[in-house]
Amino acid sequence: MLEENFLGVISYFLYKYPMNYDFNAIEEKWQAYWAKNQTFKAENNSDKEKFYVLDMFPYPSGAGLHVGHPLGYIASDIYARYKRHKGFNVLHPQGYDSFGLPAEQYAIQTGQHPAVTTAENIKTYRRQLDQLGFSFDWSREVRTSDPSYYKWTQWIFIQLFNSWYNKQADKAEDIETLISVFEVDGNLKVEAVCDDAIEEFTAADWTSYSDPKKQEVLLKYRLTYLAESEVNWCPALGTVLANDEIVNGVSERGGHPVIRKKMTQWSMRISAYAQRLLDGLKKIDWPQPLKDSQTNWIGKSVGASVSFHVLSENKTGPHMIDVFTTRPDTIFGVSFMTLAPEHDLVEQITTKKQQAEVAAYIEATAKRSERDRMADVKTISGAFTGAYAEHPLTKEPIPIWIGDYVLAGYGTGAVMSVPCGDQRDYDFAKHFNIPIPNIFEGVDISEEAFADKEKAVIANSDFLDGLGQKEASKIAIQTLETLGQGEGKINYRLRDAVFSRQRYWGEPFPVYYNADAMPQMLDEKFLPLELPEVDKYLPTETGEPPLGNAKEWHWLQYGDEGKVVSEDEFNNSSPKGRLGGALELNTMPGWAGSSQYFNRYMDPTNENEIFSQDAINYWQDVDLYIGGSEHATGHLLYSRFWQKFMFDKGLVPKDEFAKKLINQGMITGTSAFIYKDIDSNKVYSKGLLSNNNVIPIHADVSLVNFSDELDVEAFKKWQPEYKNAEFVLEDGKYIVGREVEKMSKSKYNVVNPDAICEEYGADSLRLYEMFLGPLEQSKPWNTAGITGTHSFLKKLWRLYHSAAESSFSVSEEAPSKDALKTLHKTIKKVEDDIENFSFNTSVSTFMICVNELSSQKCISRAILEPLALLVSPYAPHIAEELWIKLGYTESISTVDFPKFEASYLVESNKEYPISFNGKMRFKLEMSLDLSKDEIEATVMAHEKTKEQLQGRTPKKVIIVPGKIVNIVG
RNA sequence: GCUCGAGUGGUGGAAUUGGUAGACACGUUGGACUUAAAAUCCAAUGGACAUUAGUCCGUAUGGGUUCAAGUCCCAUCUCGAGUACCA
Repeated sequence: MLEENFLGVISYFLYKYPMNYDFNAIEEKWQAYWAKNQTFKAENNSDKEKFYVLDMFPYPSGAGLHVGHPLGYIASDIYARYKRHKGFNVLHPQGYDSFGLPAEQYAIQTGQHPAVTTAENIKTYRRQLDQLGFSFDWSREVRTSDPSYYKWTQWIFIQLFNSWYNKQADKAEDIETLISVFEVDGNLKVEAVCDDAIEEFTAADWTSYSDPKKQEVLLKYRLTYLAESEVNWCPALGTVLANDEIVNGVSERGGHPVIRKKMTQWSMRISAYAQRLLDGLKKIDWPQPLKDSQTNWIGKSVGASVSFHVLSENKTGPHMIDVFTTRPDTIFGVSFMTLAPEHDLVEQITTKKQQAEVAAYIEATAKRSERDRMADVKTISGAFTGAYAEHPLTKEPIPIWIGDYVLAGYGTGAVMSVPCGDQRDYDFAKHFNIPIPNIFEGVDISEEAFADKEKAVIANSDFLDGLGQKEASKIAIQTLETLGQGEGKINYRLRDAVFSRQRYWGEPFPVYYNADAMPQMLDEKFLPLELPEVDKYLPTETGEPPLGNAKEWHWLQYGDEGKVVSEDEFNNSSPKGRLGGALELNTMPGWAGSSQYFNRYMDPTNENEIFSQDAINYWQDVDLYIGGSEHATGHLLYSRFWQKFMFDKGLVPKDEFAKKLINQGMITGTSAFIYKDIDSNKVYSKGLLSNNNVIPIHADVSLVNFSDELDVEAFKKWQPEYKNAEFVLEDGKYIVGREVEKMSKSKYNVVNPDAICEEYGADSLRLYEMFLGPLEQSKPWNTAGITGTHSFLKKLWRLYHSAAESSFSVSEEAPSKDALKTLHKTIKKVEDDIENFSFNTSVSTFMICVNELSSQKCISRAILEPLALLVSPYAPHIAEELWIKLGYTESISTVDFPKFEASYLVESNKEYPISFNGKMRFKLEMSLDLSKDEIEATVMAHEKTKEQLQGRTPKKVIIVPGKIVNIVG
């Protein structure tokens, strides 16, 4: 009985909806097919030309993907699929940036090992990515938290440690070459990017040095080095905080006080590459705003360094203050000097009388975080040291102040203050009643400083009088050089990058400390050094990083045998021939694992090398990289740095890793609001707000239909506190307010791709995300619109199916002229659009094409076959299904893209718009063969023209053949 | 403050070198089919006046160049992103 009824329903549906577009079944079928056949596996050997399309790999967060995340992946997938149709061997990999803070914080709260949560999250991500039909080569997947991967992150760290930057060769070189120079010449002739404070030594000195001393010296040259650097330290949390983790001087989480503290940290000498990082920007096709922000970040400024003698008892004393200035031309305007409160000399030069005041000031500024100092620009503060410096040219004494407007971390941490030419110096001078000499011709400085370089004419400056800024700077530098008190200098804002984090869930450093407390690299054959197990993921009671909790975290090695042991075991082992010691307790920062992953994809399972030379020489570099702009000065700068280092070492053939980069825009959410009356229990519909005092309250977007109507009952169920509220309706409906906001759980505007795939299919979602607008632009999500691309796919499906015969049906007959025209118009447009990354317009082109072919009743194979190919990069599942129905047995994915034939588009007539004074009034069809004169004659003879002119004689007739006619007069 | 980007119907957006503004969709309204709903199909849809033709206004605002400006130039306003005592 039941069965009979069921069959009845089925046959009714088959009758009513022949060969329905069953997207769920089709998509499932093809996703399984691609996985089983490894359709998108890329080979490292191929006669085809290579093309590398890369997405920024995701951090697998617990929340999974929302509809905003796949935008870039869809675009890159379309491009990758298109390139396969164009005959390229395409590398399109995906992986996970799986070290990171959220998993660690979750571990601190729950005790759950981060590796466990990470694995779970990756599973969710993989399922969500698969259901969208991406053509990733999953055989190349990488995970940064996987020891087989971070083995190579550690390996690169060791390479950096074993390198120094030779300025003469302008590249990184092996540290051994430096040692051999030291053995012959000492460091007198060495031009290296290294620590500023380096003592000079001869070859004889070098050979006399003890081993720890040698290592200490070398550490100042290495590309990754241990150094004291100032950090934001939170004693309560026992960790270093980044600037953006501090709000109003206290930690963002917990509200604990934060102090600035010097700590020994690993740093990366990225400053060595500052100029090359700037130069490289010229040869890569990256978005201009992104290049601008990298340029800005590197912050090159050209000027001079000037040395001032500190006076002691009116004579030049032993101390020198070096400053950097971009305005050496204003040297005669110096009326005081300002040091950062942290400057090394402050303590030594401060006079007895001023000691108390200076100490109090230093203490006060130390309490403020750097962020606070920067935020509070208006308050002027400082203290006089009591000391004076000698002006290098006038030999006049100039007072030395300290002030927190001078940053310890930029330049030399000291400035020569020229109050007439710099507003900050001016404000400081005014505040402390320091004289403001004017050294500019014809400029009033009674109210503010004069900082215009272009217009400056120097005066009151001895031999610089009457000169402009450029000329005066040149001469000032020359003069200072002859005195040995200055030289031309280029300064960069870019600072070396701190590479240590007091975290658990990151790459361990392959480093142990020997008995001399000098850092030693593990031999490469012992890599990877795996993360130890710990009981808890918090810092230790003594304030050490979480790895301090590990029971076994000492390195013990005899000859070729090495292992990680407990401290006790290490101490009880025989010292004879023993290497090892305590292992490094810090871990690497988030960007370590992402700085070379694009190269590792080329040869991801290689256990002997980071990648084979065959692989890198074939794939070379990334042809197209798509990802968010938030990585502009982080990942994208560090990756370029490591790539240049790898290039110097001869490991990669290109010194820029990505030729072209596109930043996809963010998809924002469209939040929904109900309006609750402040005084009563009433909730008003959007149209009824005018006279009521209401507050907007977020409603979950899933409770609102396409017409902004709220399902009131569902809402009451969702928020029971509104069970008894009175919803005041308009026209029987409750209409919500809408506002565009960032997609976020707390705003109840998150849309999940799973539900959309279920209801409309992945192909509909892919098309819709592209259809929303230009890839690089940020745009609001509105689920309502997806019915548009979904019904397009249904129309497309129907083109290949006959309603009458209930089946797939295409005709072998020759296509009509119109159909050919429609097809080739579409081929041209879609091809141009993909090449220009204008994916939104190709979706509308598909719609126009299908609308036209439908009204032409076109069922010709010669049209429908190429059409399936055109659609394939965008909606791959339906394209595969249609392809099989067209009689093929293999995947559509590498079939040649249809070829555009211009001859089908040639027209004989054109419908000319006829304008009068620039305004289009009517249209007139004319042959394209007509000459200008013939066109004019035809138009002027037309009765509508006469009607428009009403007897006037036109002054001028503009005719652009094939385009437009404009009659003036 | 500085740097960069953007302002077009009710909504997302289109307009490739200055040449028919609003393609393609969503939404809305009306209609067909249906017991009903869904789905599908048809028509209308920038504003105002007129509704037969048509006229005027209209791409943030105000100017300018041009036969012709969303597009080029100048000024202003608004929004977004990045960045900031950088000497």
